[in-house]
Amino acid sequence: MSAGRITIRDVATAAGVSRQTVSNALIHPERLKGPTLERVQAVIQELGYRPSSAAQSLRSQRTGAVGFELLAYGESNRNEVAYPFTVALGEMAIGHGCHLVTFSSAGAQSLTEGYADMVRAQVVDAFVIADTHPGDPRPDWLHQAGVPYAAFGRVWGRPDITSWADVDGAAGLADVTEHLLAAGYERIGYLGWPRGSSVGDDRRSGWEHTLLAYGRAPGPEAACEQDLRAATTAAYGLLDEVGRGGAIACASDLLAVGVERAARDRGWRPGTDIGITGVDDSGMAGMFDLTTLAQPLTAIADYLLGLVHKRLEGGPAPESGALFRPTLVPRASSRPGH
Amino acid sequence: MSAGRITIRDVATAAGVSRQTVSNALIHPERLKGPTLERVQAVIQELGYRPSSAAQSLRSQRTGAVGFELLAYGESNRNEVAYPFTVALGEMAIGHGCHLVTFSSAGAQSLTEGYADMVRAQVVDAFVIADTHPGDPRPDWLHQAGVPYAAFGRVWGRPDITSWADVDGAAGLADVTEHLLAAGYERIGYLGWPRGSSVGDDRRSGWEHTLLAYGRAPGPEAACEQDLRAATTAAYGLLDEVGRGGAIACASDLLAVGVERAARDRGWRPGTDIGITGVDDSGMAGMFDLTTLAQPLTAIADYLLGLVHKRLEGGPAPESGALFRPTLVPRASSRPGH
DNA sequence: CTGAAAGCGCTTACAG
DNA sequence: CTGAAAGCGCTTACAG
Repeated sequence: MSAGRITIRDVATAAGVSRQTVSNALIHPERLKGPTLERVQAVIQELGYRPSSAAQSLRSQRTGAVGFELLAYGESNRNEVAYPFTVALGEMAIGHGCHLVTFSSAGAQSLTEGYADMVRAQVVDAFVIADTHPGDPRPDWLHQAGVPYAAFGRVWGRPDITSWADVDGAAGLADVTEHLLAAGYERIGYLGWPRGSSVGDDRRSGWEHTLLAYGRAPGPEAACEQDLRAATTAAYGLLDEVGRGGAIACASDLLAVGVERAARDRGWRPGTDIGITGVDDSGMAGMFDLTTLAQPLTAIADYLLGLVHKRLEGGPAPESGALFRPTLVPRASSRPGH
Repeated sequence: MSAGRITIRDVATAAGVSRQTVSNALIHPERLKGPTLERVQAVIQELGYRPSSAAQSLRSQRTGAVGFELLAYGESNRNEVAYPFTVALGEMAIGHGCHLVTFSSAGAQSLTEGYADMVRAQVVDAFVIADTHPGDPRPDWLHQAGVPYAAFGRVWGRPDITSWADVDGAAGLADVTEHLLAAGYERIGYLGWPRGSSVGDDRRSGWEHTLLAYGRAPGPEAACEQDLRAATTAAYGLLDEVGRGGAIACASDLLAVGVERAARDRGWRPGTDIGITGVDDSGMAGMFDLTTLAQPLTAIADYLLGLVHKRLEGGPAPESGALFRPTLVPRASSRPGH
């Protein structure tokens, strides 16, 4: 516990071997004979030795760190996914033997300046980026700079770039729709965003196709912005159309809260009189007891970190991007007769 | 842009000086004569040179990195503050010339294992910790291990430890109460948490003392858990007591949403018929157009980073912990006749 | 399977 | 005010 760092030299002396044998025990254990390995490992354990990451980085020209830009959102529903994803990245990093260096580009001249800085100062080997969007300059920049990276979110407009993972919104909404069908709700409507948003269109298609697959005409639907007032207003009309005993699948938890409000206003109880579902498993969904779809953030973080790790080892890019199915979180708002 | 890292050697050659002169230009610019300094700086700029942080760390035995543990919350209202705080830390880190290494202790044997690991591997010089609570083992451990740190949140039960910053909840609620008074609401009630939580008691005192200071008897109050249903139920009674034209200051945004619901249920319009305020400026407050108190996260992050930096330089501990006043964010829910 | 050499890119003393 | 030396703690070749 007292200071005076323990170095590889101390371990070597204590174990009666040379320094590189200790190094080998750590990095290439297969190069040592069983007994030697065990002895060295025992000493490492006993002394609580941990190689200095600075020395390792300098020598190996690898930092073992992955950079992740923290985006400053105005929209809070983003925070609700951003934080858990950051935590997931931190949790998975341990298993991949790397550290997470988070940074902000606020105040930077360009959107990629922060990235360039970390690369030049060699503080990270690679990046995970989130919230890719059409026109995002980061994938191109990283690609050209030859810096390994993986993205949470499709890399728009670049079908040649496959190092990404995303949530399968269509599959998620298919699960939601089947769940609502199985629960016995009659008409199943949809409240989404205006057409043209890829994420929104993707989610909506899951609802539509499932209904079609079950021989139902896709019920009533409405679209509004991601705003509580707008959602509440839109919900009034939809509620009339689906009627009591029906359900409304929403593109987001916020929209679902709007539907819940509108239902309450007319005295309909969520679950009992009207089924309501959201997407994201944000805090609001829990507070309002709303059925929702949880994003598989841990699996995605793990996959992404595995991807950059492979690229670092010189492995090939994956054949295609990866889609992860969200998990249905059933709550009272989709429980009939609750 | 092409590879082949630029080292201090390249800069030295190009500038016609020795390597340590380049180093001095970066670290001790006052040691160089004006013209030499300018020439070296010009070359650094031109070549885009950035010292390798690995080499710097190894030599100086300083990583220039600050560790920050990402706590995995179940409670989502925590996420809403945790993420912006993490972002604030990232933003402020630039100005302090350090990097933020975020990590998770999930799956660790003990609550301090993650910290011990990062210290032994020398990946960080210091830590910022958040969410300190009575019985928290981290301050003690860090203290004993001699690792500099600063806490967001008081260090409970250790008046001798002063490296912390916290939000001044009492001052915040005093501002809220004055705001409500100035807006002309008659009776000003309070919806808080059961007594005994230091944060809750602190906030409540701001409301009580302000009312007293204005010669008003502290109005009706109620307490409930941090739960929407409980808040809504508690709000019904409070609403009766304060009456139309009154206001209810709440200990959190969630409780405020409960009040808003209860008010809506009886047809009272927030702002017009009843004043409502929350605390935290979470996403919900924005969605429900609720007046709230924004935490001064950027100022706190900056202060905390400054603190660890000073400790690293061997400076003294501050005289006492620092309290930061939150900022009132006025919205429709406290605007009479809105 | 194990060990002596060289060096990653800096900075911290110390001479000049 | 500037420069030649030494070394931070490792790992990567390469001998033995």
